[in-house]
Amino acid sequence: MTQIRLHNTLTNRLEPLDPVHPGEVRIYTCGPTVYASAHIGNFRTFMFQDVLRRFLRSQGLRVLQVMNVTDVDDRIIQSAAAAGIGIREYTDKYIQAFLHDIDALHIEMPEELVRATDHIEDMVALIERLQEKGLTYKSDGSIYFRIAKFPAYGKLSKIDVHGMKAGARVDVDQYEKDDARDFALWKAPKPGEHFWETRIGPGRPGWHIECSAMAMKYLGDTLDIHTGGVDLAFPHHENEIAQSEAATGKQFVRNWLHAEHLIIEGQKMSKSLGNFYTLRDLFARGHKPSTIRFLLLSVPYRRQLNFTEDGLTQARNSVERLRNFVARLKTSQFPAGSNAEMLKRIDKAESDFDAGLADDINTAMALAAVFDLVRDINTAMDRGEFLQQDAVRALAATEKFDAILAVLSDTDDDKLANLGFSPQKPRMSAEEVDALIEERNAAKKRRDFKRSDEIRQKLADSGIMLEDTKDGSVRWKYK
RNA sequence: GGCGCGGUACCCAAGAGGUAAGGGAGAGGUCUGCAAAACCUUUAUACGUGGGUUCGAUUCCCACCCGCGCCUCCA
Repeated sequence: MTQIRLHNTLTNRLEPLDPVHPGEVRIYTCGPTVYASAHIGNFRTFMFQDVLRRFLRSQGLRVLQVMNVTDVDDRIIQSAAAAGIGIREYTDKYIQAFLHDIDALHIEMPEELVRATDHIEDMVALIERLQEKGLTYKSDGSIYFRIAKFPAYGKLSKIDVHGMKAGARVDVDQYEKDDARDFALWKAPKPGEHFWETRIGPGRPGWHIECSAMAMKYLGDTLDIHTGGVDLAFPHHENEIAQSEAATGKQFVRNWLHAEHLIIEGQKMSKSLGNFYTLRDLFARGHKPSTIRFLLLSVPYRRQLNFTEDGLTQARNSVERLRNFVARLKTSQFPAGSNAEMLKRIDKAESDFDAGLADDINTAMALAAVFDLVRDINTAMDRGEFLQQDAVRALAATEKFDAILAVLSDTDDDKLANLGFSPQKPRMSAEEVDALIEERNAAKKRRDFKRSDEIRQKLADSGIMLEDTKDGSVRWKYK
């Protein structure tokens, strides 16, 4: 098996993956806050962890991944109140929307998708542990973590904690804290606010505690990998470390992986610029799920991704090339036999693909291995040097690639239909298409090219592209 | 100011101490009745700038410039 190396934010180095439980990788992923539809930037991060888990599994490792859904925070409480409904009801619909979105992008479901509000008891228990150790204090009914008691604070983000202590930019009016760096574990309820009655008093959890509580509940005290966007490294992940390690005395996470952000047409994504796209916005503009998936995964996760209209076009064309290749493999007739050179060539592509991903999930490198193979096989096919057994082997390789890329088989229309988007062009049945192709073949035979071109145009108007092949058969596809 | 990421051809982007993967786009060509697909050729003599180390750097070191992120419950 290829040695997998991943960049650890904690050490700023590439480190070999070394699971606590051999053969199984336990991952915690910071999931969505469900107060609105997720935007394309969120999906950049989720796409990364999807490629990561798919790759690990392709390497024969078991994956146990937990993703949280933050279904309680200030924005949710406010929005739900404004809508006049409970937070549970309010967040339900956004969770559903999120599930549809990740399905559209072929992002696999984690083994556990957990809601914060289902784990209040776990959080309370964790806060109690911290209280017993004397690491907390109460102020106005809220409970804070005392950072001064955790000397390692700042080890993840390398943040200058002394600089922060001045606290000039910290909102000191809202809560009474002993130290500006301290953070809330439990927040006292404000009048009219949703709250839980618990052993540690009435209130609701702070932002960070849910991740520590749920991660350790499902994955144990020490997890192999924790993923999230770069913005979460501080303060969120830093605080998770403080809470968790202070409670257990053990290392919380071995390897922290942070995905870089996505920018839109060279600009930071922001509501004021109006470039805050949801998946539905993009689908409504005619972009396909596979196009978006390819674009998101084609740029290695630690590199800022510039999400542009031009990039979408390029991604669509790249996917098209790959799909044309697979279609040719599947539908062409090859001479019997196998070509030892070709088989070796395919082996090499597979190992290059794995080597790329094993190198900190370098998707650009992995894709290069795929495209290299595509060109070489196309060339061999053109020359008639590509044989039946080579095709069988090549098809197996494409399946292997697609177990991670998940863009090769065309499920775009189905996925769009699931979200209520109907195809732009009326669909012609396969029978109708075949009948027209037959008619066109007859016209071609009698060299009635006017008629044959008419038929081709008619099909094109229905979004169907024809490809005449050397052996006389006609391949078609939806454009 | 602190911490971090990045600046490679028209666009996206990999890479490593020995002189530049891959994709998209453009141009020319092969094949084809025409298309489409595919293939071939072609598009980086300063890989942000200036120094240094070295036989040799774009790849290592230093400084600087530019873009971006975080340092405010934003993936």
